[in-house]
This record gives sequence, structure tokens and C-alpha cells, in this order.
Amino acid sequence: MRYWLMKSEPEAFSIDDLMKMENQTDHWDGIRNYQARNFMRDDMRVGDKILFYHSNCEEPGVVGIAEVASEAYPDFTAFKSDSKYYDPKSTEEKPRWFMVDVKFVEKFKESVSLKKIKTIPELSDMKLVQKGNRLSIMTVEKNEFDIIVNLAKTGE
DNA sequence: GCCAACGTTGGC
DNA sequence: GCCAACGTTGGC
Repeated sequence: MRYWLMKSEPEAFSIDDLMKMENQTDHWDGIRNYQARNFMRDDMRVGDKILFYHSNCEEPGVVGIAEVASEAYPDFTAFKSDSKYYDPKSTEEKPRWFMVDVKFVEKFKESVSLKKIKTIPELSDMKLVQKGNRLSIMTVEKNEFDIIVNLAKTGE
């Protein structure tokens, strides 16, 4: 099993929004970066665990856990000319963009802020804290995943 | 709102 | 294939 971190702007789609979806599951649309797409299309498997990260907000950080709930399939928002994710270069015959379904697992009582993560030496190799990394989907090591979950539960 | 970092586009 | 211009991300 692999571990991931996926960023979302809470104003656009928060973990609370995911919780409220039918089956607490939604498709992760709008990814328009090749590296992030390749992660979803080539590497994600049903059951992989995801750190749900809120970006571009008051307190950026990991707010809970989700899991991959489907294999990748074409991101249909790219086909719709009225969608903000419309991309005329992606067609139903030759889709350029993909997405997976993501299912809610849990919301942390205490989220683990980016600020906090930066103070933990064992987390200093996370791609999240490396300079200039703007990827919205990234891999996470198992021990990093465990440390963050533990931080959420115990504060340590 | 600023701005650094980075990805993408497109002219040549 | 280079690289300048431009757009986006995301922390602060």
C-alpha cells in the first residue's frame, strides 16, 4: 500500500465537503499537472491512504485521512466547455487528464499544521516542506504518515 | 495582496 | 530545442 498527500483549498473543497458527499466519496477532479496526473493514473491503488491537506487558507495543514476508492479514469470536467477545468486538448477519445475517487476516512480532532510539521526533524524530508514544491499530489513515506497521524492524536 | 518558485506555452 | 513570457500555486 502507498501513502499520499493531496492538497485542496478548503474554500473550493474541504474535508467537511467530502464528509457530506454521498457515500462520503467524491471524484478528485481538476488536476492539470502531468506529474500529479501520473501519480493518479499509474501509481494509485484502491485502498491507498491519503493525508487530506488544506492549502491556501488560514492555517495550512493536514486535516484528516481519506483513501483511494477507484482506479483512475478520465476527468470528464476537461470535456465540458463550460467547466473551469475545460481543456480542448483532452478529448473522450484521447483523454489527457485523469482522476480517482476519494473516500473519507476520518477528520482529525486536531489538525496538524504546516507550521507544526516544519518543526519535526523526522518530517524534514517530506516533499511538502521542500522548497518550491507546488505539486498538489505527492507521495508520503509510511513512517511520515504514521508520525502525522500520531501528532493528530496525541500532539506529539 | 505580495512574491518566489515553478510549469507551460509558443516564437524562433 | 532554447528560452522569454506568462500563468499558477501557495505560504506568508
